[in-house]
Formats: sequence, C-alpha cells, structure tokens
Amino acid sequence: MNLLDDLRWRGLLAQSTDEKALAEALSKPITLYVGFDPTAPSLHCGNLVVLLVLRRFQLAGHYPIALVGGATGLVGDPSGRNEERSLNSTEIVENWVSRIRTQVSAFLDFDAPKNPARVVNNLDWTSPLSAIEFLRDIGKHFSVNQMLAKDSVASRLDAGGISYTEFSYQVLQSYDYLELFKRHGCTLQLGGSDQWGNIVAGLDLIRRVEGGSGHALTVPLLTKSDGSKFGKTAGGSVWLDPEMTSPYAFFQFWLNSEDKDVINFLKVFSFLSHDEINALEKSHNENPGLREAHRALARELTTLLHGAETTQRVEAAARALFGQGELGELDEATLASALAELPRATISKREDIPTWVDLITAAGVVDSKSAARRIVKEGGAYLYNVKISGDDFAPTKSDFLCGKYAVLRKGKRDLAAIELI
RNA sequence: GGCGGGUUGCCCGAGCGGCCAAUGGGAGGGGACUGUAAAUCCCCCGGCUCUGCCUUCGAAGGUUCAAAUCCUUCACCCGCCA
Repeated sequence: MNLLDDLRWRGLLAQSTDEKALAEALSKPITLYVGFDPTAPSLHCGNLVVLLVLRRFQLAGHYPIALVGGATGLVGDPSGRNEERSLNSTEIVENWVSRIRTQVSAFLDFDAPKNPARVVNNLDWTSPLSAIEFLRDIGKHFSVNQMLAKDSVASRLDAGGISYTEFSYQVLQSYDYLELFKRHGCTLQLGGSDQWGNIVAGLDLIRRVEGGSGHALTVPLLTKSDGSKFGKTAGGSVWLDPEMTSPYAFFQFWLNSEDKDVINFLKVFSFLSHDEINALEKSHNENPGLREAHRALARELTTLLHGAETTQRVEAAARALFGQGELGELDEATLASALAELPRATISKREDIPTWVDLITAAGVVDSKSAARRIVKEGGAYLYNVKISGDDFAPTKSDFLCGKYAVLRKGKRDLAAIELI
C-alpha cells in the first residue's frame, strides 16, 4: 500500500492539489515541509497530527523539512481565528522558536543516511528583506482581490475586521514556500486544512516567480465524536513539553480518550499497521471495559514522545496508584518512581503536618484553598483511598509510607504526592 | 477628524443607584452509576485567617449615606460619515 492510500485509510487526507500528479511525484523521494508557528512555549497534542504525517513521509523515504515560524510567529496567522492575535515580543517568540525547534526534532530523523530531516526558521530569509524589496519583489505578485477572497480573510472581514499585519500573513507564508522551493527543491507543503489558502497562495507565487510547480496537501482538522475540541482537558491544552504536561498526565490523557474516538485516534496518531489496528478495534468492540485500544494508544504516543523507560515508569505509577495493588507493599524505590510523575508538595519533618486542604493546594492540584475546601465538603477528598472529611483534617506521621510519602486524591483520578523531608 | 454604539467573572451574556460576588447558558469541578469510558441524575463553581471579611464589572478620578449602574478624562473595539 502506498503512502497516500495509507493516509486515506487513516483519515488523514483533506484536500490536495492534483492527486494523480502528487501520487506520481511521490513515486520518487521528494522534499516537503510543514510549518509551525511559535504561538506558545510548546507544541500541543493537536500539532502532533500533522507532525506525525511529516514523520510518515520521512519513513516512506521522503525528505522532511520542519519550518519553525520565527517570522510568521511575529505577525500572526488569521486562519481559523475570529479575532486579532495579540502580538508577542521578539524575545518571547525567539525563546519559543528554540523550544519548538527542539520538540519538532524529536519526531524526525536527522541521521537518516538517505533522507535526513531538516529544521529551518523563516526568520533567516525574512528578516534581511527590506520593506521596499518585500513590496516590489513579492507584493507585486499578489492580487488584493484574491487575498480578500481567502477564507481566513473573508471570515475575519465579516467578524469585524483584520489588521494589515495579519492580512499580510499569507504573503509571508507564500514566500516561505517559494524560498524552500528554491533552496531545497521543496515541492510539497503539508498543513492543517485551515492552511489550504496559505499553501495554494505559495504555489501561485512559485509559479509566477519561478515558473515552477509544487503540491499542496492538507490534513483534516481532528474532531472528537462529540464535536468538542480535541486536545483540551480540565487543565487546559495537553502540551508536548514535559514541564507543562507531565509524562504521567500525557499518558492519562490518551488513556482517557472516549471509546468512540479511540480507534480513530489510533489511526491518526499511531504507527501501528492496519492489521494491528483492526485487531485492536475487534477486541475493543468485544470488551471495551478492558481498554486495550486505549492502552496501546497511550503507550505508543508516550513512548514516541518521552521514551520507553519513562512510559514504563508512568504505567507502573498508574497501576500502583489506581490499581488493586497496595501502595504500602511497594518498596521505597518503586514507590518513589511511581510518585515521581505526580504533582507534589514537600513538607519539612520538623513542622506540623499541614491540613489536606493546604497540601492539595500546595501541590497545585486545585487553584485555591476555597476550591480545596469545596472538594472536601463535596466528598471528593481522599487520603490514599479513604475519604476524609472536615476542613481541618491533616494526615499524621504514620500515614506516610516508608516514613516519607503520602498520596492525596481529589475526585476520581487527580492525585498528588506529599513528600516529607 | 465628527457622530453614535460598546468594553461585566474561564467563554458567551443579563443587570443600568441600594435586595449584587452580580440572572441565564456553555466550559469546568465533586458525587451517584461504571471500565481511571459515554449517557443520565444531584450538587458546586471570585478569594480569605470563612456564621464574617476582602477584592472584582476596560483604566483613573469624581458625585452619593450607598455605584457594575450617574458624571469627567483616558485606552481599546465596532458602525456610520469625512
């Protein structure tokens, strides 16, 4: 099965320019790129969809380029937004660029003997450009009529307006594609389906300036079965950065996918074969309670992002914390590694042990003491698996396993570790 | 530049001098039922040293015993006109 057929099977094809021509082009290795704008300190799991498609292309023998938008991130993409972005300072964007560069790199192979990956920053070719050059050499090729017709712009005009800055975004992105076409012979740009307009604008520019041609391919916007936005949890987005979303939380995010979504997610996010996914689908339908598909999904993605060792730790932690096993029976090393993944608070041995409310707040599981008190009042506060009551409840020294660790729980699955030092 | 409309808690959106920490919806949280699902039902949802106190209704001043609500100035957004 060829790459395009595989992508279609996984539901990863939204739009493409002449598909026959693209399939033909893909019979030989080509160079392709995807752009990521630094709009946050980290990519989130939604960005993973297209990033993993880029990886699929590399695995199929093509040359992948990941572009980090040091320039476009300073301007702001109007696509898919109904209001103007607030601009970030250059220092912030620079910092985010370097962090995202590292993240993206983890999914690509730079040492592949035949088709090594590349990471580029569009600031490299955009910043030397003068305003006059920009207007004369690039701007001249754009028709405002066409720019206005772009979905991203038209919808913003309806929704109240768009600044000249964001209006110009498509020109910058087009210029990127042109630049990569010239520098690296890049002939395919991938993106989310909201990027279609920007991508084809780039193709136009390549044709006008170079008389060349390239391809565009977009990936559908991932939706959940209930129509809600993918990738958000109570705590906000699920980030790739382990500082922002712990490996434990990352694993739990996938494990807690809804039944209706899990097979679809396996197709989109995993590199399992069709047979393996079909087998998981069968077992899932026969016994959803076992959640084999969920586990496979969580395991594969956590391994891909954080490595096999971390994944094992995280899984062991989940087993110990949720499972039937008694925490008290674990040896200190196992216990410590299980708890390593949890949000935590440390307290001094010398002082009195604070209340459950204070501890859970200190661990950052709730936003305020009021919220913590509310949890207690509502009966969602636990020490280990025992429900506690009363605002003034505090664990005692004997509640600490190995004289060191205690586990607090908020609701069904929010855990915190308390360490006595 | 002129005239008019707007800026309310995470989001949408009521309130238009006291009964306002502020109606309603969404999101979110806890409980029950389960499989660390979904659906459903009940409850909660600014903060704190919590029978009370403190800080919020774009910002800063002012009027008043009392202001999200009235006045002044400023900032930003939208519309119409130039």
